[in-house]
Amino acid sequence: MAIKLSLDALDIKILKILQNNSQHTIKDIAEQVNLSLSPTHDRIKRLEMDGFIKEYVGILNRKKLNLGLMVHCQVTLEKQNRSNFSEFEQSIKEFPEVISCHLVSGNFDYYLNVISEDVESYNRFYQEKLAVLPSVAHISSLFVMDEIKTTTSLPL
Amino acid sequence: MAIKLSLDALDIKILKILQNNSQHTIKDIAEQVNLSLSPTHDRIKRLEMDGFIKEYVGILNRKKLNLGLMVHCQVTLEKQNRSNFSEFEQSIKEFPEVISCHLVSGNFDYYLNVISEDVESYNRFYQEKLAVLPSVAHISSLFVMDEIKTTTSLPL
DNA sequence: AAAAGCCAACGAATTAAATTCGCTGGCCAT
DNA sequence: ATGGCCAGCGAATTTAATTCGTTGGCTTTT
Repeated sequence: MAIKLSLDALDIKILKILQNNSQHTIKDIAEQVNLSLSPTHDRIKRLEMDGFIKEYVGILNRKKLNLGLMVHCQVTLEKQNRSNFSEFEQSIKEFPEVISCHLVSGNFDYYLNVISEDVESYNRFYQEKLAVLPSVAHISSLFVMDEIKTTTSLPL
Repeated sequence: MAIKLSLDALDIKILKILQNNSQHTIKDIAEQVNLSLSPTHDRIKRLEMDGFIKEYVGILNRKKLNLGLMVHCQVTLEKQNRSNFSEFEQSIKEFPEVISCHLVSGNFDYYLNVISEDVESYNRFYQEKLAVLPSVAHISSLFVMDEIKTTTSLPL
């Protein structure tokens, strides 16, 4: 199965379907894209193999799971040397509380999204795990008061 | 099937598995939690019905799909009245480019995550869709230079 | 322009997984 | 102690995924 360089309209349609609900049967999808089962199946497998689809996951309801607090952290590192950065990034990757971390342009270095049960639990994470990282110079925490929109669907 | 109020250790184990990879077969999961097929199946269905699992989705590779740019937007609204807020939120929900939007504490009101092909495409979104919303007073854009970590898995 | 080769789609057959259902044993409450 | 309830179980059934050999159209080559 060779890597296909460009996706056609049907591939995009399939990706749109799967990124919104990966539980559709191939039969369902086949009907929606007007193909029969086997080419639809082949296309999906190819999209997976070629890495257009990274993974399939279940999205959990954090509020029902007692994870009611989301905090944004703006982190500034000591600027002296670059090795600080990879050391920091390595630690972040290992913290399950951090669900996203981006290196950004602007007045600070990293933007994190942190999930916690409540303020105390967040404070524990902050004091014991984040603030103690050797390269961290400054952290601002912004508390999420309302989650207006959250999606994993890309604009295709 | 009645709603179960508290989850036991096996339920949590199942959720952990499914939030990382929803393509495991029930047989797989049953083995990992040391149950047979049917109670495992029942538990999964119950977790879905009770809303602990919100949905199953495919996660796409945005870079391979020519969506190489992510931007964080800090948005401040005119503070005069509250109706601005729901008007703004309604518009945001309809923009596919915005993959997340949070009302936050701090110096501004909303924090957005926006996905675009490139800087020009982002600028078009900014000029034509975001900046023109009537209630918007100020927007700062921070460009994501590196995506260190992105996960949909909650810390269970 | 004709022939050859290639690719995507197809349908039927097979394999694998999900789902259903009636049964059993342990536990809690009366 | 006993009755009822709940969770787990295994077998049977249904549904879906996967495989594979075939076909037809398109492009490339001579």
